[in-house]
Amino acid sequence: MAGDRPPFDRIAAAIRRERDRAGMSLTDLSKRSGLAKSTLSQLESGTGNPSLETLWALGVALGVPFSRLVDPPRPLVRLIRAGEGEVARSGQADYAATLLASSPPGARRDLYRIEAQPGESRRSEPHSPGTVEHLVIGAGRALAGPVDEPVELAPGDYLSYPGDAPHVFTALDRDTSGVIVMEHI
Amino acid sequence: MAGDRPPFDRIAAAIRRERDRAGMSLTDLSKRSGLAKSTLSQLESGTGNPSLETLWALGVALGVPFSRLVDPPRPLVRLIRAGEGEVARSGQADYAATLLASSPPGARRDLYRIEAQPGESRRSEPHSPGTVEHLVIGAGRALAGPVDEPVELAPGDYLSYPGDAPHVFTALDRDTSGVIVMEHI
DNA sequence: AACGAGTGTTCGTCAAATCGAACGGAACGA
DNA sequence: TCGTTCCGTTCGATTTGACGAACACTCGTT
Repeated sequence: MAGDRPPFDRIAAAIRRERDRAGMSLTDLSKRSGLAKSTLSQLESGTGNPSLETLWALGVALGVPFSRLVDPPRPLVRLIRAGEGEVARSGQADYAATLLASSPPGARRDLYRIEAQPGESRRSEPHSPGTVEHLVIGAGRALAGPVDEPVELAPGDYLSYPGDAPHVFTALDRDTSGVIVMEHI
Repeated sequence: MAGDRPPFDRIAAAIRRERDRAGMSLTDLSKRSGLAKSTLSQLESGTGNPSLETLWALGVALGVPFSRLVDPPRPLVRLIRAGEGEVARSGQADYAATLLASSPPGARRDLYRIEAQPGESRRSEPHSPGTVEHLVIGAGRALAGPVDEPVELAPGDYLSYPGDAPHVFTALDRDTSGVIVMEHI
């Protein structure tokens, strides 16, 4: 699952990093956030177990969304050519999904490229609760969405739907392709 | 910016929601998380200001990534047809970006469809720190990425790069299209 | 050197978050 | 009806996070 001990060190580093970036001193940040200088010092040293109120005040003062302080950092430029990447073929239908970007542990969002041919539907059972899928059609046409109310999509169309309920993807044209963003929340 | 007071109520609701979903009683959750039943009761009633350690233990016990407890919930099925949606045209180049999915307040990830014609480059100044862009080409070819090391992309290619540094998008073919996921972290 | 203004750290005090046990109710069987 | 067992809440005791003043330190300036 997710790491099972609070990421004190990571938070410590994040605070210092963001504070440096903003060019603030502990005194500045103290005034701006309303927190005691001593508290900040302790947090940056990895000592301490901040309350939600404290963490939130920090996020506001540093001008970063709260989760930026607790979530892990990430890599940089990455390129996957059209043929490359891990491909998951469907037994059910002529359907290939390539994982392009998967969230690091403490996941968030996976990005898939899909290539499909007309024929059987590709039916997906629910993913973990809270998942939302975003689909953009690049070429061809497809019938996609929740099993009980799928939508016909043409190139350029965008559809989002709950990923934690059964849903389908059916290509209507040859070489139908698109992008799916799977949002794990 | 982001709301400037900690979302106690939202957390309270989230805890109860997740606990219900898992079919656990306060007693169960107490044992599993190592937190006192009383503490949980207070948190679910919106009273209290949990420490990071407490929140983290909750996330682990409930089996949800930490941020799921503090971040706002989200909508359901949404469809934007090829012609629809807010379009931001670039003055610099023949370039149109359509916002498909924007994160609710406390943002995370925006999804754009892009349509571009060859000509001037579309150069983007850095977005907020921590932003990462993911680009998938649907049709045509493009030269994109960080200004100092752009990459030539063909249909199906995927590229991710820091959005908080200057970057470019230049269409090489007519009617080049693709999808950009902008990840705000 | 002696000063002032800045840095980040250390320490005693107080408020408050957490704990654990006791509590009142609801559901079910003997 | 009583006993059992679960539920979630309340309350006093204890731990501990946040505060703020005092601290040691580094720079420039006089």
